[in-house]
Amino acid sequence: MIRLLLADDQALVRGAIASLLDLEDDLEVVAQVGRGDEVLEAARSSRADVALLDVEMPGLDGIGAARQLKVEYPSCRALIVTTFGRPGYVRLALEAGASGFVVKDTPSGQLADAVRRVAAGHRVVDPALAAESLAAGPSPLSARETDVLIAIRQGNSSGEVASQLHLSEGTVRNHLSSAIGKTGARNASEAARIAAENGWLLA
Amino acid sequence: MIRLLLADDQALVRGAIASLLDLEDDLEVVAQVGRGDEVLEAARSSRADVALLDVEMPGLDGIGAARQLKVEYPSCRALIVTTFGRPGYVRLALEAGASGFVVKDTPSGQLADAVRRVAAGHRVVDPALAAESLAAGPSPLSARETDVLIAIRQGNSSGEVASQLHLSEGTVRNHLSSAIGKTGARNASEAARIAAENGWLLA
DNA sequence: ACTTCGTCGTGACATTTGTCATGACGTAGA
DNA sequence: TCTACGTCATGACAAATGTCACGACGAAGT
Repeated sequence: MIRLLLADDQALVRGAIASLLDLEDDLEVVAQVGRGDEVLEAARSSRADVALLDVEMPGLDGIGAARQLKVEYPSCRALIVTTFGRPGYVRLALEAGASGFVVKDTPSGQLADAVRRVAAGHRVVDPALAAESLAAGPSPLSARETDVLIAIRQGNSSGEVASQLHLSEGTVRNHLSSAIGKTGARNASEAARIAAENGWLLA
Repeated sequence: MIRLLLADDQALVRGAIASLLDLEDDLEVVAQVGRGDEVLEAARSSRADVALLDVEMPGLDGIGAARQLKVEYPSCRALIVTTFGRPGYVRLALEAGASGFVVKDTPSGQLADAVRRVAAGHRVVDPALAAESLAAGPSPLSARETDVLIAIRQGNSSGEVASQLHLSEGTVRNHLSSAIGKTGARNASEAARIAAENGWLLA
């Protein structure tokens, strides 16, 4: 019997996936949480074998939760199940020690198989997504450029970003200019959008 | 027996919700589609009683699909089931003739009840969401301001927006300035973000 | 008929944003 | 040690953006 932990901030989706997987004879959902920072404790107390983690969650994102599990409770393997197939997410997830990566676009019948393969110690990654992730390469952005783009994405002006990060306005503009060049964007907000779509803006 | 149609672009979520609702004795999922523009035909050929519609879908959004159903096949009632509780969405959905509005945050056990109430001819709207939607009021943006913000949100510069909409650059800047004032934003991209969060930018 | 509103346009102006050159500092690798 | 890179900063300049005043047209309501 494979013991499962579900982590997704949308209760309805979480419950629905639970009922889907509970149909399988060899799978058993033993814990459900709605926040990333509750994953580790729940995995321990429920002795879960596999954790299905959404990326977007309050408290801690699913990739961070996978990293925690890998370090603190490695007997529970992490399978990322997310809406967005951002190329950067796949890379980050695998670097964080996740065993698999599945997008919510995949047919529902395949999820149980993915869980079984992960439980058996294999890696499961959507082939198309893996190729895209490999082709896209790692984030070209420096740490500061990433910070600045995250702040810009909230709708802040460059002056506001400067005071938030305790930088001069000129420095922010320099980082922005560099990020615009690297992303091939035409202005700051487009650069932030492109970076987000590539999964380069994980806090 | 209540006959259900599911429309959601994420196959995994769609299948999971199907397995959740199929557990109920009086509910039966008779059709599933992944695009908004396939809803009407599927509802007709499957003689569905209730359609569960996601808002974000390719082809046609769920609110547009609800409008189609209301006009072309009114015996099938529409229940919007979406990730985002944007205030404007609730208003638009009800104006389009939808019978209910549920966010994916709600506990999975309540979905079946919502479906039954809709099937019985009642309206179902999350009370907190209904209040928020009423308090927020309708969109203050004119049609053109909305067009401009939609184009801006893609990362276009005001010049590019002008040529896309066949307007002069000055006119675009005027519409933008007006939209910035109405949204309380500090620049164009923040205005676009605020408008989107309020559900004012449905194509 | 009059007013209001949205739409579209122009021109002028201040501010913001993007680019570039330049320099300093620290870290990491060759 | 030398080099490369990221970080932070300044100053100058061009381009884009935001604001304002003004006018014209048509649709809708009084």
